[in-house]
Amino acid sequence: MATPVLDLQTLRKGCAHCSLQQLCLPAGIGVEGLQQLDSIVRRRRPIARGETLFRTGDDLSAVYVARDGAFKTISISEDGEERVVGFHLPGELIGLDALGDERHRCDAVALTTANVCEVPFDQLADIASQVPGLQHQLLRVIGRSVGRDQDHLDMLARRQASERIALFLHGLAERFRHIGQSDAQFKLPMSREDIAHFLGLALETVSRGFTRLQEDGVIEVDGRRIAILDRVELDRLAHHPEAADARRRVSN
Amino acid sequence: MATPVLDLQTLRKGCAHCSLQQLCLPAGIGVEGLQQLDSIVRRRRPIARGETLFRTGDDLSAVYVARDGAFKTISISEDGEERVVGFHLPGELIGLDALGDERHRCDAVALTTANVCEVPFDQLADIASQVPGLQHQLLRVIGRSVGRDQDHLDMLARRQASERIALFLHGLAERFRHIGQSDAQFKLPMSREDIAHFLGLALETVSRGFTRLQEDGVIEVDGRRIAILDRVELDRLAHHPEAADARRRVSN
DNA sequence: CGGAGGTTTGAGGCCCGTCAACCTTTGTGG
DNA sequence: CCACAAAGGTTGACGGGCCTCAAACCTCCG
Repeated sequence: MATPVLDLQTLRKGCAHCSLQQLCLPAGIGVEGLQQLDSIVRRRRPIARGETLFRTGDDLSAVYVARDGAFKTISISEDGEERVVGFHLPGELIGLDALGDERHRCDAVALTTANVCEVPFDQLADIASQVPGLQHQLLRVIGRSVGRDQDHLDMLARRQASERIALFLHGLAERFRHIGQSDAQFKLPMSREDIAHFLGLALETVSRGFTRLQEDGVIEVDGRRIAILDRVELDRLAHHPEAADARRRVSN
Repeated sequence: MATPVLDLQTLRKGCAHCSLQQLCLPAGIGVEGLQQLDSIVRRRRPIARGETLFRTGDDLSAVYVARDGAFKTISISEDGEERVVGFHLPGELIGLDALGDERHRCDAVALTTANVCEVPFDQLADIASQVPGLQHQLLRVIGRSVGRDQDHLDMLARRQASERIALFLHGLAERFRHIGQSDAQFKLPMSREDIAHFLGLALETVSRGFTRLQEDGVIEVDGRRIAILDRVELDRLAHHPEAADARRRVSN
């Protein structure tokens, strides 16, 4: 009940005024399609850090897009271990995990306070079959999500922790750039533990990996603030592990 | 040019006579929708082992479904390492990796000789927006593919090789059962090396893992022939790693 | 028979997971 | 203002699991 005025402003603003319009579902659809889409989108009040959009087992009722903030989707294995299935930045669809059997297979948790648009799925599918461009764009957005999953697979299939970490930072920077934020310095929305559960590593290994990258002059680390100092070297570490960092030779 | 007669028979048979009908795109659509779908599906002559359906960088022109046989999708990293993005059994859509930017991001390679249906994507999208059930089923099939990717992520995030291997066999057996084949004994369509590249392990580790499972009486291994002897124990190894196999206690 | 591809097994070394201690920051309450 | 606790992060020591390298075996096929 803190800021009703802000809420009203948010409610008034539709997709047409949203800065993410070209990355999100409205991209490439006409004016009348936009109005139809707009009419079903529910703009929620701010979500607090730690709150969930849905939980494992919930019916697929809607998909979600953050306008700001960040989310993680997690699954808890039977032995109680948390695995991070994905991180979700603004403009990236959340909830597609339930497309297969109409039940969510993970929890979606806010990493920061965040504003999200909620799109009732049945109505979205209805409109998609009427508006020519929307079905196409829906498939594209789903496809980008599939692409991020494959990037994730690619990270996890690497055997060296340093490669996974370099690839993680590289991919995250690219996603920040994609939504118009700096890819040279940013604040990580997630903890070291979240990153570890995302990369299949121990959190200490993640911390050591960051420290090592800083020692090598590739990045600068200050808690969750990251600055990328040497993008070329970061790329090489991510993609060409055999080419050891020349800077390191002196100390070997 | 080996078996033109068989080809003609295959061409004559449409989705309506296909044993995979209920798992594939036609599930839940009406007769007239089925005819529309049928009219765009191209049934290819058999694909030989090692042949590709598409390669990285190719435009998205069609999606594919195997009627029999098996495929792998792979990506070659810049340092020349092959990673297996996914294995594809009959009824599972191949080619969704290109949904994001209309370019394939991996190669699809036949693991065995196989028969596939080729579905031109633009036409599929067209018909999907006309036939009410087809769009829904397309999203379901895409969703199941996303679900398999998440199962894959779940395997790769496990730190113990034995867990990944148990989970791999468990999941594969489930998929065989789903398409009406035995889940108690089956022939692996892929090599140890393929499995290693799928699980992010060295191939020797995969081989040792199989041997160990056999020593423990969980499975029987004969090259690529696998028989699951103790399903309960396999599940426990896959999901409850802390509960060490009681059979092993005697030798420890 | 010989060669290639696939699989298994052995030996050794290193990376990373585990356990632990310590530090900083944040928030709570006396 | 300080005491205290909790959460997040860093660093160190140590041991084990897995990767690497290597060799042997098998089946298949020309």
